[in-house]
Amino acid sequence: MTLAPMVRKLERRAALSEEDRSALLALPHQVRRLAAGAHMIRDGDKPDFCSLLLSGFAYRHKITGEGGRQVLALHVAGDFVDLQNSLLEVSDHNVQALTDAEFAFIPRDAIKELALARPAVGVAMWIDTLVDSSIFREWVVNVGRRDARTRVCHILCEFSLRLEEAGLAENHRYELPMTQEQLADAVGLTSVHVNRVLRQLGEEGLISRNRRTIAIEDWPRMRDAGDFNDRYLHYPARAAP
Amino acid sequence: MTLAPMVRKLERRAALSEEDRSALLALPHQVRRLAAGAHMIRDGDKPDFCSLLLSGFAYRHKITGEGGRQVLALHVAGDFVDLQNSLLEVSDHNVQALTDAEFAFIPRDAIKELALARPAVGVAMWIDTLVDSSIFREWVVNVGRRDARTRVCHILCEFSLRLEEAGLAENHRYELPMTQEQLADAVGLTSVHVNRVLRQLGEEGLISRNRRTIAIEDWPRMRDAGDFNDRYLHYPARAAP
DNA sequence: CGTAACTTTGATTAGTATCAAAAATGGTGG
DNA sequence: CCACCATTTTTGATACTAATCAAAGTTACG
Repeated sequence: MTLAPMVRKLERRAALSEEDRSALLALPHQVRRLAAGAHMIRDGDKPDFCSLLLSGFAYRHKITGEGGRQVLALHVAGDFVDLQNSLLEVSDHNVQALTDAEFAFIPRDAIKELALARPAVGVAMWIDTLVDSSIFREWVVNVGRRDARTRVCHILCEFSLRLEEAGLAENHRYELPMTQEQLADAVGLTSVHVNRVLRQLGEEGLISRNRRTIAIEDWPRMRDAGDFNDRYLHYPARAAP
Repeated sequence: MTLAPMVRKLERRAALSEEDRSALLALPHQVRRLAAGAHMIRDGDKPDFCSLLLSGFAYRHKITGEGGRQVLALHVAGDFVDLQNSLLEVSDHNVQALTDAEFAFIPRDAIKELALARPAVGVAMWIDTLVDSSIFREWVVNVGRRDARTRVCHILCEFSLRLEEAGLAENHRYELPMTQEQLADAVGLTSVHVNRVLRQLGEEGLISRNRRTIAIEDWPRMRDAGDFNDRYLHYPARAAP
């Protein structure tokens, strides 16, 4: 269990020298396992570390004054889960383990110093933040301006591509370790309504489900139904065949 | 009309040396005026510059396949409006002038080179991106999990603080150069419903309106009504009195 | 096995959208 | 400076999507 997948991920979008790579790999860190449901950071905390997901799933969320929960992001192995904690004093949301998971805890000063000492690394992490931002923007659109069915399709499409990217999906089939209630909190609906939408998508042959695995049976129709365009994920252009 | 306000803004949250400051001020750029409503960048463009708002207002938005519009951010003088264009190839949303406005267009390579040459400047811009991200997260919560009235109160509270920060508001009174339709597109409602909410907030004595100026008449009640906590804006701690 | 968590279904309600039109406002050119 | 036109704001009536409430199945797990 090393930091290597994270380095590989940064490199997909940014140029790093051999020294940059080693410096990243040499980042001091402590590995800790968290059980599903464990909190890593709470809104308002002042963490002195930032964390990287090594295995399993994690999610970020906020709780409103009324007690409603809004899921903000889903993270998979290799993702920096709260890079912002390295540069912003106090956390503005919660991070929780979705499944049993392993995290690398990196001292915030180490990140900051590395960014200053090796600007290319700083830029790479900045790019990571920019892509994160782009995804948040798309989520604003998703919950703000799409109807229930479109929202659910959209998020399932996003998960399909992101999990495939992480080697956790193939042919638009993946295991999604979220309850329907958590999914509902990610798309701003109730779990009851999400359940109905999922059933209907199944009846229409767009998806099939078994336990927690989702298979998108008809990608083109699903993409259309979800008003999905992967531009916002900012994947580097694939080599032409 | 210079880049100075931007430098001042970056410095509020990040440490810059005298050389960093001068390097930022020396950034090559071209000033251009855009009339209200003019597009600066369109979703899918591959801009070779990134831009900084020098005067006036601008906003970012996306259009869904159904034709709905979701406003993603409001920007005021001193804001980098699309810093992500300096590091991400293709734009994932639109940027439009809300009022007549002046922008500084900075070549994307100049930004990238500066970040690499002066890591402290890179980190400062990265922090700017992180705060941006935090605001997007709050907007996800706002449109995803708050009812109409709370949403509108929340965004009016946010604007109050941000405009005050920019010297454009005082005592929670400010001019907001948005139509109710644009406001509706920022909170994921229809303009009709926003209008009704605004009227009711007026009747309850929470706000008063005159033309496009908004005055929050009762900040504590408004803050509660909007479930508003300014933590997500990540303002540096104010000096204790 | 037994129990808690999760999923599914049904019935009803609430909140917001939609449709339509009138009133107010802001610019513009004569 | 006024008359006119386009835009924006406001109000009313109705429709519909998704929420809520309730309860029965189902699955996972200790």
